[in-house]
Amino acid sequence: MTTVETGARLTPRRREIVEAARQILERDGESALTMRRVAADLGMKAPSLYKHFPDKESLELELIIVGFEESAAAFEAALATQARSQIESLGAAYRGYARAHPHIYRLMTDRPLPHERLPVGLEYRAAAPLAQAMGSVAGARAAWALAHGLVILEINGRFPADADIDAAWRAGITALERLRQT
Amino acid sequence: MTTVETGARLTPRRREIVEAARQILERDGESALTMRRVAADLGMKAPSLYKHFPDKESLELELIIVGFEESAAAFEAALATQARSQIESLGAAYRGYARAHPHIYRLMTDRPLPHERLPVGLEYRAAAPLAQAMGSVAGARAAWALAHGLVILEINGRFPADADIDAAWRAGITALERLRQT
DNA sequence: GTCTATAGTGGGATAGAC
DNA sequence: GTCTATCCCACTATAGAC
Repeated sequence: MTTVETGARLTPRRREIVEAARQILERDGESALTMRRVAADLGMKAPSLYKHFPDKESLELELIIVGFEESAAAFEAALATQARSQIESLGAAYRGYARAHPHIYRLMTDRPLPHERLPVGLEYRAAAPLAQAMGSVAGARAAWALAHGLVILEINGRFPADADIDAAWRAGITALERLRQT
Repeated sequence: MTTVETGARLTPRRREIVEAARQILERDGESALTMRRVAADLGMKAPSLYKHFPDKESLELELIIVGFEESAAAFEAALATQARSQIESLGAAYRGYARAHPHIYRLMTDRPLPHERLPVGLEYRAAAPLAQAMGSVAGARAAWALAHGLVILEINGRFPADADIDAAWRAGITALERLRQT
C-alpha cells in the first residue's frame, strides 16, 4: 500500500513537512517551493527543517516518490478497467494525473532521477502497466514518450489556444494500437 | 534567409550580445545564462546590457527565435531529402537538432511562447514540414508530441542508461507511418 | 526539535556620471 | 554606449543557544 510505504519510511514530522511542501508546490509551483516557505507554512523557521532533511533536494525527492506512487496506482486502476482498450485507459489515466498535478509531474520528469534513492521497485511498478499494454519494450518507450510529449506540451502551454488536444490524443492512441497489433 | 531576417531585426551590437548569450547557454546551460556572465564575456558590465535589451526575458526570446529559425531550416532540408520516408527524415532532423542544441531546445519548449513577439510566420514555418508529412492536424500534433517526448526524455536523462533509444524511435516512426496511411 | 543570528552566494535591475 | 555604485531581493545552509 502506498500509505504504508510512506508511513514506514518517514517519521510523522517528516511526513508533515512533505505534505506542506506538496501543497505549496501544487498550489504555487516550483518557484514557490523554498525552505522558508515550507517552514513558514508549518509555523517554524527554515533552519529547523534541516533537522529533518539534510537538504532541499532530499525533500523534493520525497515529493517525486509520492508522485510515482500515486501515478502507479492510477495506472494499475486504469489497467483493471474493462470498458475501453488498455492503451486508451492508460492514456486517459496518464493525462488525468498530469493535469491534476502538473507541478509534481514536472518535478518527476524534468531531470535525471537518482534511481538508487527511490524505493526499490517503484519505477518498475510505475512502468509495468504500459509495458504490459504495449507488449514490447520499444513500443512501451514510444508510448511513454507520446504520452509525456502530449502532456508536457499541454502543461507548458505549447499547443495553440484553440488546438483540439483530445483529437491529438485520439490520433496518438490509434497509432499506438496499430503498433501493438504487429 | 535566416541571417537576413536576424540582421534586419537586430543592430550589430544586439546581435553580438545574442551570440554571446547563445554560446554561454550552449556550453554551460540555463543556470549559467546570467546578465553578468553575458556582459563579462563581451568585456562589459551587466548594466550596459540594459541599453540594448529592456530585460533578460527579451534576450532569451532572441535565443528562442534563433532556435526556431535553425530548426525550421533543418526540417525543410530533411523534407527535401528523398532517401528515406518523409516522416523518418523529419524524425532524424528533429532529434538531431535537439541533441545538438539541448539547452536551446529546452528554452524553446519549457514555457508558453509569447506568440505575438515572434517574427510573423516563424512558428508556422517551423510546424509546416511536419503538418505536410502527416497530412492531418491531429496527426501532426501527435507526431510532434512523440518527437518531443522522445527528445526531452533523452535530454533529461530519463531513459535507463542501457535503453535502446533508436529502437524506441523506430517503433514511434512505424506507428506514425501507419497513422499516416489511413 | 526549535530558535536566533548569520554566513555566503547569487541574481535582476536602476540612477546618474562620463 | 559604457561605466561605477548601489539597491533589493531571494535562496540554501550552518553554528550554537535553549
